[in-house]
Amino acid sequence: MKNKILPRKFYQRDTVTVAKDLIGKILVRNISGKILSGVIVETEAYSGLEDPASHAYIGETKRNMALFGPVGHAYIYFTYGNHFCLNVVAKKNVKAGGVLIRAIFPLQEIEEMQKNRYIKNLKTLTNGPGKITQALKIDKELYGTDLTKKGPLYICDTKKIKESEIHATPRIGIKKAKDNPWRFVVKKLK
DNA sequence: CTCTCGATGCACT
DNA sequence: GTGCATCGAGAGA
Repeated sequence: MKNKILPRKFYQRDTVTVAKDLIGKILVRNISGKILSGVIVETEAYSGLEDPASHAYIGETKRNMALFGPVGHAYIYFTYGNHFCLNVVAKKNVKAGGVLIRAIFPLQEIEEMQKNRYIKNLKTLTNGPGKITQALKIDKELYGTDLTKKGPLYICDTKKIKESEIHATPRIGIKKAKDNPWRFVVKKLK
């Protein structure tokens, strides 16, 4: 293993900053020894109690309690009847906050991901939050997983991505606070 | 490529 | 009962 796992400190910063810095990092899923991985190419920041679009906005509930817990852990939720979404808890000086991982670019075990998704089209394999969780077999079993330890799910560091490569846009698929440019994507990666 | 729309099940009120 | 941090298929351009 060349790449280092991102330390807890990485997540102990402003949620929006962490969202931007997570672009280009490697998301790793270990399924009983089989390593599925991909580069994170799209994230969104949901900064806790001040953000009306955040799940944490309404206060702590059974569903979102991970967002109020220690940073560097996974917050996974179920939505629209079919889909899980993966977040990383990240915050500083606020009670709750997290980064939604929206898209990755597959690196290892691509065939396994295709099998999990029952499709072959590479373009649509992992380019959405619900698709990532399906391709990597992420579900509520992994709720609260510590992503700073080598386990079933973690995130590795890589070389830095240039600021100019990252594009900030408004977030997608939400009804409130649509205008905050807290979605980050890599301009192109191919 | 774009847009629209139904499926789907769980948490919350 | 309501609403959702979505996806995929299908129609049109």
